[in-house]
Amino acid sequence: MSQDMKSLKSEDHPLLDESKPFKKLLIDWFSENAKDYPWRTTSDPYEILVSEIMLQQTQVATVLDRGFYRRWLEAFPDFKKLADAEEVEVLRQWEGLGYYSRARNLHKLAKVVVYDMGNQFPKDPKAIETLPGVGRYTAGAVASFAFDLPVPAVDANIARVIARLFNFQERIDSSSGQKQIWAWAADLVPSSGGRIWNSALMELGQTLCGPRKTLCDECPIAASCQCVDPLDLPIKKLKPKATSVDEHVILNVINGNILLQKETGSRRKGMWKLPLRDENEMVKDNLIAVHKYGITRYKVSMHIYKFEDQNIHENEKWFSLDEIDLLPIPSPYRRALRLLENHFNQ
DNA sequence: ATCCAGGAAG
DNA sequence: CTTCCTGGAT
Repeated sequence: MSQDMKSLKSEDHPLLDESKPFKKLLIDWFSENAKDYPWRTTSDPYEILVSEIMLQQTQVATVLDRGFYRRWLEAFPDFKKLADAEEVEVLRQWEGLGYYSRARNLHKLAKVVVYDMGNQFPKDPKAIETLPGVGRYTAGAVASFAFDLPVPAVDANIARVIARLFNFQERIDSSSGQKQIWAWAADLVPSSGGRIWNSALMELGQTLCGPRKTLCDECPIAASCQCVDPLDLPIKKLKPKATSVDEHVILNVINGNILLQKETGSRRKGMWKLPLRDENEMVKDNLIAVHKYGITRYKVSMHIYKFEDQNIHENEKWFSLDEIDLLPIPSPYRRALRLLENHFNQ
């Protein structure tokens, strides 16, 4: 039997043998230091699910300080209100958070819960995971936070904490690495109190056991931690370097109306942006600005040209300035529009 | 200016 | 294994 197979067995690991004092230390620390996030003071699966989807790939500060969570719950207080909302309004509420398929999937999910499940949100993590936009992590998070089930929910914080605790010297983003981390996470969850346990591990990763800063002196479970160089863990594949690309868009304003183009691809579908054009259609003298922004593995230089033309392409539409405020527009284009407002009246 | 962190789906 | 986005740290 290989070393890998052995470490998957919980009884073999010393950390798990003498797990009791270490678990209590972490839980006691958490009870003293827990932040009172709004999703921690509710057990409503809808409110918890919304927070988890928003927090996918997104910092707590963004979701809370910029009011996304509060505004969303005001606009869509429950599954039914969300299910019956217009997609354009759903995307508008999500604007600025990025990864807009999260919003479309959450919208879809609400329709499924309301109209296919009789407005009964499932409790079984496996059933939760079948919902659109919900993967293993989010399913575990909702099952443990809303229903207090003893299931693992490994987000990046918990993966980091576990990798360090067990001094895991393999990549955590390979399928075997994921398997090992999730197996340890499952071994660690106490049979009652899944909600507190997962919250505590997560909080530790957010506060004392960060990706680029560790406060091991203050860590309640430092004595049990197997890791030698915390900042070297977890090990992940390096990201490929960003490649530069140019895009050429037009500011086409006629009679105070501006032309915008709707995204039709499967991912940013439904978002509006400045119309794309071929570079060779553009006249250099009409270039009014170049904005740079990053998107996935690209560094984009957005070249904006003044371009008056009544002829429009497919999926393009004229909007008044007031209407623009109500449209879902990705952040780089929203920024560009704000900066270009003074060009609108010429 | 550049780098980095952060889940799900295709 | 790649694609989707953004804000904050460096």
